[in-house]
Amino acid sequence: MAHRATLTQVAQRAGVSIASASRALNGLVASPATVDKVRRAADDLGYVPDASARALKMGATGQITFAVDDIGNPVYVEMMTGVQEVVAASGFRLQVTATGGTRDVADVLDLLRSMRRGYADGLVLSPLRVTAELVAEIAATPIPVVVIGRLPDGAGVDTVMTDSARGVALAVEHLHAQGRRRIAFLNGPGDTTPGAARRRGFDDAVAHLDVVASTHEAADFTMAAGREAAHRILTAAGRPVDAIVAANDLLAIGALHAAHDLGLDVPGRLAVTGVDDTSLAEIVHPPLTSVSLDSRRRGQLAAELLTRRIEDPTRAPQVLSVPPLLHVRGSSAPTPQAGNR
Amino acid sequence: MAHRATLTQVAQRAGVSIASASRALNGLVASPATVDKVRRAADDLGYVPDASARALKMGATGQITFAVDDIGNPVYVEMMTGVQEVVAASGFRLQVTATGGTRDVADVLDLLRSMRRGYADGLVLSPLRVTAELVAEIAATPIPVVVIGRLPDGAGVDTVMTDSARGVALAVEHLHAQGRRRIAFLNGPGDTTPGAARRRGFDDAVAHLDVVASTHEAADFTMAAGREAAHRILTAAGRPVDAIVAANDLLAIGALHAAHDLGLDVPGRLAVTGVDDTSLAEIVHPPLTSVSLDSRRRGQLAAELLTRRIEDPTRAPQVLSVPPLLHVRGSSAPTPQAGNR
DNA sequence: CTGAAAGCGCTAACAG
DNA sequence: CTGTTAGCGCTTTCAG
Repeated sequence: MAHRATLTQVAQRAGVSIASASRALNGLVASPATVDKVRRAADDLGYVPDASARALKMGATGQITFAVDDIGNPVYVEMMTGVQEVVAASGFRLQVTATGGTRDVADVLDLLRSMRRGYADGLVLSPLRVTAELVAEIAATPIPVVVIGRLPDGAGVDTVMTDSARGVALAVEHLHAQGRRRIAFLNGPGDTTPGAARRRGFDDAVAHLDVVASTHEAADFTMAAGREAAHRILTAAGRPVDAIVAANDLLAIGALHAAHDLGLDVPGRLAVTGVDDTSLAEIVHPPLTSVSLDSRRRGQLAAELLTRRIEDPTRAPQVLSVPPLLHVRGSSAPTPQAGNR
Repeated sequence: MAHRATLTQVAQRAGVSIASASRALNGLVASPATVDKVRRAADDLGYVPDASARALKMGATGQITFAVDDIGNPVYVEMMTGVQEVVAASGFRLQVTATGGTRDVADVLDLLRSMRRGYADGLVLSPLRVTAELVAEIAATPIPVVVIGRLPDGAGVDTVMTDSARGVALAVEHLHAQGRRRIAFLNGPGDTTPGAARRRGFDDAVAHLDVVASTHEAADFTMAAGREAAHRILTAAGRPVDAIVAANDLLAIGALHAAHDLGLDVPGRLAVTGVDDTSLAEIVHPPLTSVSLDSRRRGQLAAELLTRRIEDPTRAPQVLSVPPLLHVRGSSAPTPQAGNR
């Protein structure tokens, strides 16, 4: 810990007015001699401009906030990477806030309200649940907000979405092509935005396919919840399923564990697919087939929308979309030695 | 996006002076009637105090920064959880900054310099590499800094450490007790603080044990680097190793993959252990034996040191330590069917 | 090119 | 209990 020098002290030491010192340091009009004196004084004193004072004066903080629900999910880490790349290039600092207490929607609302205090010049938000209250709160936020996810039509907010319904459909069609005919959908909470979209994708996909389909909900989008729900799916009475389509990688990995617990060979007896294509897909065994929603790209796009809107607050809100892409890996191989075990 | 009301406007609407408005809102002396009027006016206007103005006036931001090198590593996510718990309870907001560009030390130095601008009231830092420059920069930082890691003696900085050398020794002793006698140490970069400490732990442990030991360095503390280095270890000429002690979980999982690539049964032919006991340890198969360094606890302790120092900047610097704890899982089971395959 | 002065929004003496 | 006033550190007119 050390002390902080103020511009006044720098000016004094340089023997110029505080205004000249400011100009010299900011590269505005100033004679070379002044610039030199001031620079030297600033160096000597270890002067660094105060962020609060500057923010107060300028009405801008130079910071951008990225708010995530569950920082333990690699999806958000990837998004953050994308956001950071763009944001840093535009000269902003990125700060990350985890909203993910247990209070969920309430936490996000609190965050939005606190953003009104002017901590940052812009906000990237990826909410799990979208309520009317949330949309209203976004509208009432005095700084630009970009949402990664899906908002009601006409919300008038810059948005980056992805067609996760189509993504789930890709997984289903792939499994069908591999000969799977008894497919279970392992969803997270259906009242979340991704939960609803993915369910829709599953329903649509199985509607015009000759498969026996069922849908199940885990308590949340975590591995533990997925494992538990998958246990129920795999031990249910009747003919066993030969594929589980999970709504995200964490749930899928839970399913992989449940299969292992029950001695079911994957992919021999059961195929499993995830969504998000996180780094976890490659660390499990067998490697997980997963639908990439390109989180990093979504982060980049969101940050671009945000910086553009900060520059020009009047531009029309824009909605961008990133297409899903299926990555086939070992967990859904075409039943190599069918009926094994 | 909406507009922001100022205290002056609230005071005007309530028909009182700006000072009274401030007092009423902050719960200082004010007549009930005034409080009521001001509250109502503030609500009507959607008034929220401006963070920059308040920070400038008070000389404090109410924010705490947690700086991490690699936000993709679950260790830091857990630390963050711990920090957040304590920091929120003390009424601070937490902001996370990822320093982990490719420039490493330089990034951390930049961050420290930028902290001088007064973005936050305190900083929790977990640096991978500690240089004299870093220590100097910490000393020059005008806000309290707490380091999670290890600093040179007498650095005079609040620190939370863990005995990771002892942690590695625990792993080695465990493997020895299981009958493993040819043990390879899979380290990350040896010039990092954890790298150096863990290596020391390994060397000390094997010194008084009847084992054949070897040490290897991966390019960094990632799974990919671990896999690559483990490949080399496992395909080297001479008698094969029967255990790999990895310096963290990511490296250990890389080793697990390498073993799988080579068709080596774990734990039958090869035992593998990690360090950090992250959530990944339980998602891989076989589950990974790992030494817990209780990242969350370290985060909590660091945050406690920090809030205490913010309250009382004069207190003597303190060094806290969290003991390592071995979690035995499937990856190091006692050679169940020795000499299989 | 430079200095004096105003003021961003807020809190905290200080008088009344 | 309340209003007036002085700044926190900085940028930016506005005159010189």
